[in-house]
Amino acid sequence: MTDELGKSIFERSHCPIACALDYLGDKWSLLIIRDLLLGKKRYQEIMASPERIATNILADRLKKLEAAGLVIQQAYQQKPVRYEYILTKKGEDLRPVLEALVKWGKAYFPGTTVFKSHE
Amino acid sequence: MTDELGKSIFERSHCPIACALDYLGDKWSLLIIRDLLLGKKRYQEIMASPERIATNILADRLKKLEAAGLVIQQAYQQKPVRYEYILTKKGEDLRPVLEALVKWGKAYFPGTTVFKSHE
DNA sequence: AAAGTAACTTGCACTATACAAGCTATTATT
DNA sequence: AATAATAGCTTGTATAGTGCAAGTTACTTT
Repeated sequence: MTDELGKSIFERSHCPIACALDYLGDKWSLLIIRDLLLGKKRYQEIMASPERIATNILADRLKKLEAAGLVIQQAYQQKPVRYEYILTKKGEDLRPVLEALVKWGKAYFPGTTVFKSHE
Repeated sequence: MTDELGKSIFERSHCPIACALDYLGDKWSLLIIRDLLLGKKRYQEIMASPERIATNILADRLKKLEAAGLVIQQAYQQKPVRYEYILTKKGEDLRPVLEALVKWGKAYFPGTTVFKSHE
């Protein structure tokens, strides 16, 4: 099975977990998805999260998440053009994964709390 | 809040997802957990998985997972001493996270399948 | 005695991440 | 009119993580 560019979409194996981790297996991607699920939309809103993501990493991850079809860019103004980042259904559908992670994290890191959705 | 060595257990923030990703946010840790959940126990069994993890990475991750309290080593023979790796409850409790990831992966990478539990 | 096996470790090249600074186009302030 | 501020980046450099190959130790099997 190949994508439109002819390269296999099964980068490491035919396991759904391995394929998912090819896109999400790092310290930042799922935190960005978390922010977007919580209602954040703009670059500076994500930058303001307490984990202090470096700006080059955020720009890189947004590009990769867009290429992976989890996120789309939407201009909210021209002159100068500025973008909001919106989850696609594919991205939204990660909500149960994040919820399971939250449950586990709260059980084993007592004292942690999820931020409230901000709108 | 600090652990027994006095360093904060909240490495990046007080978010349960961020804390979880400090331990699991890479391309390999969750795949090792997957193997152990499927019933694999020994170094070579994990090495035999189709993703072809490099041996130095596997050794490193098993050490880190043990340090994080997700896995324990158990000798299954002496002379020479050989170990099996067993999930703790903390590790077992990641099952719902993996199940959610499998569901997502199967939906968006059609053609993927999870390996059967091998015992 | 030689080869094989399990569980690693070591060395080196390559890639990813972190931190700091700089850039571009525009709006707001003095 | 000049200066500062803001959003959304890019670039450069240093450190950390990953991948591949080979080597090590302590046995067991042929």
